[in-house]
Amino acid sequence: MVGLPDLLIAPFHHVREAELPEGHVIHRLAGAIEDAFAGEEVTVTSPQGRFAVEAAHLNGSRLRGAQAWGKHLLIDFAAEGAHLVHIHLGLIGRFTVGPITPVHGQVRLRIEDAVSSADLRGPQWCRLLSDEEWEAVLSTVGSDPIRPDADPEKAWRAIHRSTRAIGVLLMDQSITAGVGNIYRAEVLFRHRIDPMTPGNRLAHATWQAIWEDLVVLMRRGVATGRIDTVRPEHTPEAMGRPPRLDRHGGEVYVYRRDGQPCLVCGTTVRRTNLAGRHLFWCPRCQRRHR
DNA sequence: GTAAGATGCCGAA
DNA sequence: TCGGCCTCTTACA
Repeated sequence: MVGLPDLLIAPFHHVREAELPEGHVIHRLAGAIEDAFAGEEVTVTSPQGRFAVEAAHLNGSRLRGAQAWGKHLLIDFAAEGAHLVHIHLGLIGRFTVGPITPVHGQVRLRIEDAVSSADLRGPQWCRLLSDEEWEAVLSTVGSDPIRPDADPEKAWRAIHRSTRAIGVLLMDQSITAGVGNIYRAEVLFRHRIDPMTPGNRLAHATWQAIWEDLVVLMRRGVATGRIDTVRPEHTPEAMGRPPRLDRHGGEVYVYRRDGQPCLVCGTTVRRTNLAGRHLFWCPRCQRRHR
């Protein structure tokens, strides 16, 4: 493992920016929830009403902690019976943590104390689970490059025996957890891998390099709250080009850059649909099959 | 394997 | 005002 910065202790107290729900966002949220509420008795409500019974069960109990596994967020309350709130933001869910604000919009879940409030809107899932139910969910979650306890060899075994494309396998949350459409496209570009390469054609050393890169990139995302994947020589400053201005923010090689010239070779970046998602890649740079 | 649907928000019209 | 989306599930070929 090369030069892993110690980023998991970054300050998170306020997480308010519109963030992209890939794994790094969920880890940031877990950190923000812990910074704001861990160890405290909190008020739990469901202003929108769709989590009202569960919120009432938790209201006034102590928030023990929050953790992320891939794109899953788990908040642990010291309450009787089912006491784990399992949240998945899906595509459009938003969770904001910061100083107390008035409730606005469809707030499914609000956690608050005297100074902070956390509001969850539009989640794919927000449900109350027992320990056993959570264990069942966790058993389906793959290796998360952000977690220190992740096992990249477990992911490798699934990749190595699969004929599916590596561009699909990286997005399979039961194999690599937390990798989304941006990290998928970018890590394959950085290693010059053809996204259509079957998993069983990939060399073990290539997988190890991809994994170590995901660890670095995704932990950087946890620290900064954005996805930046370009190497120093390809930054806007180094290349004298304008910075990316869309709401995705970070500097990337291929994600949503279809029709524009590749930052490395100038070839037009392409887009296609792979397993129902847009895949972006440079057909010249990405020819490796091992 | 492909398509539609869920939900909040942004930015293109 | 409306389409697309950084995700995932369900239904069907």
